[in-house]
Amino acid sequence: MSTIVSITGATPCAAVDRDDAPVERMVGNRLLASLSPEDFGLLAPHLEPVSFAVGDFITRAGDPIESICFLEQGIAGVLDSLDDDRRYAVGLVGAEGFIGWPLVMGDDRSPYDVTMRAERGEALRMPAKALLAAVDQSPTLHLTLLRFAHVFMLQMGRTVVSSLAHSIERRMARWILLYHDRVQADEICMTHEEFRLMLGVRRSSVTDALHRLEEEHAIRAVRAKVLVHDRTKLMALAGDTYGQPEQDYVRLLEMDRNADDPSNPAEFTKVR
Amino acid sequence: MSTIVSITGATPCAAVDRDDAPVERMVGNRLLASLSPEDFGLLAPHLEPVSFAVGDFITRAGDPIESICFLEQGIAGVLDSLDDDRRYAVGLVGAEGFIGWPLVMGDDRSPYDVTMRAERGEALRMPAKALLAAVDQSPTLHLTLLRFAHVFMLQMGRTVVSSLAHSIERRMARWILLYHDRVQADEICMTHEEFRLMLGVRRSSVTDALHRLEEEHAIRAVRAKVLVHDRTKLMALAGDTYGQPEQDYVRLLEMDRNADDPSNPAEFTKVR
DNA sequence: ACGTTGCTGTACGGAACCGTGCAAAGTCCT
DNA sequence: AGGACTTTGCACGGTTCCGTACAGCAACGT
Repeated sequence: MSTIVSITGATPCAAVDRDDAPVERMVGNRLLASLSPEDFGLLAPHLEPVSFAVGDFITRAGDPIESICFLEQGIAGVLDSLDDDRRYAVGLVGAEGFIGWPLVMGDDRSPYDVTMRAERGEALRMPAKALLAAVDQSPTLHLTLLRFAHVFMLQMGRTVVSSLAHSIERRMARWILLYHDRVQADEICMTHEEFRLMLGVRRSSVTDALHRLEEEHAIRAVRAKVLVHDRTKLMALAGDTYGQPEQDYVRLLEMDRNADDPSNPAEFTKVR
Repeated sequence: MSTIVSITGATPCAAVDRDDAPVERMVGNRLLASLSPEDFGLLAPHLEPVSFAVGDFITRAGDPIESICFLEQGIAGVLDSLDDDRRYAVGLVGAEGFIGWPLVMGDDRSPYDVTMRAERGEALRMPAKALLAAVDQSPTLHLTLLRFAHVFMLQMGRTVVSSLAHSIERRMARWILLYHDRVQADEICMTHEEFRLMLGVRRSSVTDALHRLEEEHAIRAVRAKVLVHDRTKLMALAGDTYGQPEQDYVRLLEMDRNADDPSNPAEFTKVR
């Protein structure tokens, strides 16, 4: 089907060789990988590899969006901040999406802080203007990007419900799953203090909740890390606020891709 | 500027006379009213007035979206439901938007239950297919609809933060303001039981919170109703989770409209 | 007038979670 | 090895909010 885009979730390569004729390209970002050769061709000339360290800001709330980022490796936290210094996570984005979706929805400013939350953050960045020109040219490209924005919106909706209805332990299980979906390893690098932000609770509540998840043998908590041990158990503990958006992602963005490629077991299809 | 669309928030008229030449039209929906004559012309032939009673479902979670609704009068609650019977509000939509935005974001199913929450619900409905054809033809129309979806997303983001960081009293003040923005009167028809759903708390917590708001003379609570008394005080009580999305709505959707029309004081410009 | 139904006020003990403070343990630097 | 720093474990009382239950009150039909 797509000969110039090969999906290699395991060993993505951030570098895009621009001067070449369209040969085999390695793209870790699943949104880019799902594009047709034509749509990918519209973006490719403008994509430029960048790296981020933990805590680096990818965008800042209120700033004009000057570029967008397709993550190749790593995971970004999307944070809304109150007038005081407190910030709360409204979602997570990894290689399944991109940063800067307000642009394709008619806004030119970023409503949220977006920060890198993994050790090695690799991304393909392109200027906002080039993106706008590209989506102007290709409705199918626009649609693909919109579909990601929509799924992210669904994730936010479940975050609302989760925070209204569920205990800290349950919500924690959900965030661990969201995180786990977006990293290659079973190792989640995050301190209790960082979890605190996502859940909007105090630090020691995180400690307690992690202990309870550990008692259930769902995870193993070590210093500054959580090791995912039993995904199935985590999903049972997370309950009904995990799963739906992930299924929708697969439904919307991978419906017309050849599903018989055994080299990419499509992370999100783990669900259910 | 736009002669065939007059903005008459006070006395909107649901009926659209299709057989006419483009004469003066009365449209209560602010999204429709903000469209250029050309874009409005693309939709007008398909718009059909419909009425809803309190509790009527406009869409149901999981169902395919067969039509979209531009509310003219009334207010709709957007509810996400858990596997059990409990449902929680993730947002409110009134005459400032439309129901069925997943359609313009590449989805064909409704993720949420949307139900009428006001006595008289009037809307202009059009078939999904006609809408898709129209946005295909007009990128500016598509953009306007996307901008509403984006602002709704911002509202959801603040709902997350609000439910993580704020007390019931504060969150209640926020919902009352959101509701008040979208109805013409200072009278909000809602029982404590209905508030309960939006906040995800038990019914008697609603009673208590309303009493506290009443003590502050921000509102007056009577049977099955809340009378908004002091909007400024409500905004102070709601804190920093109210205001930003409303400002963004004005910024994004009314930036290029003539702001000097004194007949329509643009509800959302009350903010700040 | 009367019962029925739906909405609101209030009370009770209990659970979840908070803010705080502090000690133990791990990590890193020199 | 020793000191500085970060991360984690834990305990305290206090607050918010929960589930539940019940009684008063308004609206409505007959």
